[in-house]
Amino acid sequence: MSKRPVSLKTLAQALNVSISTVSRALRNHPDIGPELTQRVQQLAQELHYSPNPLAMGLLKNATRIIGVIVPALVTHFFASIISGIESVAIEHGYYIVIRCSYESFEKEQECLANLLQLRVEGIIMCLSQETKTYAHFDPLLAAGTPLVFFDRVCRPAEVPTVVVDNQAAACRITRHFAAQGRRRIAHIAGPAALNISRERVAGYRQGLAAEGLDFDPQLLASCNMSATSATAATRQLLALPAPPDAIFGVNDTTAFAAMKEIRRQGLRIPADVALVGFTDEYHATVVEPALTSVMHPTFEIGRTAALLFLEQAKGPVPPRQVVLATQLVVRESSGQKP
Amino acid sequence: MSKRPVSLKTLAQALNVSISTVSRALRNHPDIGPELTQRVQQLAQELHYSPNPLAMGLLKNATRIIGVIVPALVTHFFASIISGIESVAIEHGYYIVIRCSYESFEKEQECLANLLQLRVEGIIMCLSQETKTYAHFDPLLAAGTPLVFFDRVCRPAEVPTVVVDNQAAACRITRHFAAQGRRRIAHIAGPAALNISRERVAGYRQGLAAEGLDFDPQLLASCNMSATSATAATRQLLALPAPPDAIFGVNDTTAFAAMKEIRRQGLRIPADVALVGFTDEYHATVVEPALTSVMHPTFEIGRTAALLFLEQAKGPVPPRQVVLATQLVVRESSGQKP
DNA sequence: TTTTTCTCCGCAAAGGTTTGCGCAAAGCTT
DNA sequence: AAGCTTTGCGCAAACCTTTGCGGAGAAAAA
Repeated sequence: MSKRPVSLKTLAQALNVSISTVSRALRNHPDIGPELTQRVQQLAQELHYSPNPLAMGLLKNATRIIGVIVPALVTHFFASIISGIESVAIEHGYYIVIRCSYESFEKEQECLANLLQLRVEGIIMCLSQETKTYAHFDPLLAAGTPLVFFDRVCRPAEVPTVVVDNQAAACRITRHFAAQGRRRIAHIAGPAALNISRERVAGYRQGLAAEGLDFDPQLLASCNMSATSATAATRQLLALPAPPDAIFGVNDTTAFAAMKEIRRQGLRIPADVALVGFTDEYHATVVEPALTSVMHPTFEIGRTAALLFLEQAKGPVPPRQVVLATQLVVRESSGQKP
Repeated sequence: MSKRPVSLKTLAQALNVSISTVSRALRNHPDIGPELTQRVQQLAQELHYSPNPLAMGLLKNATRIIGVIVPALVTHFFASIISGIESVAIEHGYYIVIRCSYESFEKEQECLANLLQLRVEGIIMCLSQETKTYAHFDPLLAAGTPLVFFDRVCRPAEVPTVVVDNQAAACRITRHFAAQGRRRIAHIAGPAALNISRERVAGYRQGLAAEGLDFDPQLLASCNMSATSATAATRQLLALPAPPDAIFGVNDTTAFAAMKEIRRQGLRIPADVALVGFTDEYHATVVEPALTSVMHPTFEIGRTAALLFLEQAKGPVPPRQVVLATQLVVRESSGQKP
């Protein structure tokens, strides 16, 4: 389509020397005389020569492209993580190609295959909600292709991961509720296949135990992390004979949905029901009442994942499991029980 | 680093035929006998052969990669647009590489140069806030490299663009305010270099005129679209001897900041000051009161931009200017004046 | 039987880059 | 002056793919 860009050949012909000489001159090879080196470099400047990454890729078997697969793009959480990945990638001369699995197992496999066809040097990804089997990563592992999981992970013995301290955070939330005088603390959990769901439930129960509160299965609702299913879960909780006086959602989307439903039923937050989210989407601060939430170091998660990729890309190293700390940001939605 | 993937050579050696024969067999060339064709294709299947895009790229001078530059990633608006671009790209066998200009002119140029080095087939982008000169696009135009602008645009005579009906929408907002009994309608505008800012101001003034209201320069504040500068602008407006009874922000971030500041000053929304945003970030529905805003067809903007790229990529065609319709979503924040 | 026509496949070049090796001319040593 | 080491550059292969052309063998025609 468009004209071919200037190549070594272009320069070589213009200067009446061989391609290899030009190549060497540009890399300041001692074999090339200083005068010629100078001339070559100057012409390269003038003609805005830049090495063809396709040719280099072919030669070195390295595209300098990282494939990134996220379950969703249009969320503060993933966008921010991608931003973190991008920043590290750029610093190290890598590009990132993003693909979205839309929380579908099938699409996740498609994306994976698709990116491998592109010959990405590795994959950084977050599992889809539907992903319950992990055999589709076998080929990568076998081929030694760098792979990094973040947030939702699997096969930690083989694949480096970066996650947050989900259980500790959930425990902290539960105890925070208790400290505010809440006794019937509910949790809207996510899909059980996801480590984040399981860990947060574990933290929830740990927190209950630490506060001497009994675990009531009725207070453990679950959803698929969509707003509608979270609304349904909230409705179910509020319809209980003994409804909860505190709810924490598996993420902020869930909490927002719960907030709407609670208000729709004419209940007050936090007077009647305290509420806490997870993931700290940007707008947690803007809702009324402001939402107490667990702040994820999203940008840092992205950066760390990218750094783990770089580690793997250098050579096979044992997979590291990085756990990043979260922070419970207390706002109005989890105020003292009157 | 990792082992080389299976190539035509691998297949050729395994089957003891030449590389060209394998290549032809895979593409069902009539020159190759049916029996051999069958054997080649079967082995290719078994070994999961897929053509090397680098080699193809070199040969065809086409990487099938689209470069995308956005001023920011971590917003509903841009994330959703990127999602739209990605969906079309995938459908047509393209990949997208995303770069972020962070609203900086300098970084915008870096990203551009960086993506061109990667030999992307074209660029889809949104101008940074700082971008006031447009000469850095000359090389692309000269080389015939496909280029598409969305939302914030320039050089519309030469470059295809996809924008929304900013002026009409701003006019609609202003008249909506008037219909709710507002008389002192303020606007917090964005940087004047941006078409979106100028068009929205024009719509604002058009709306005032249509309603027989005088334009008061004091009611036209401006900001750089950041929350802090929007807060300052709001403070300035509210400090006026005759403060506004309605404000519309150039986007939702601005409106959210205004909302906080208005409440901080003890004023009620919409009783004292009505408020309208622009861009309809997801959380507009979740704030209290829910924010009236102009809904952008973000996903569609992305899809359209990608389609315009495909048009250009096919061959040089005159640049089209696509204008997408927005929708004013009336919620509580712009209720009737008491 | 000889010539012609197919059928089926391989050679080689091109695209851009790096790099081991070879080779000529110049400078150096005795 | 003859042999030696440098110095400075080009050749060619490799990475992977497509494709025009040529060529060997077999089948068909004369």
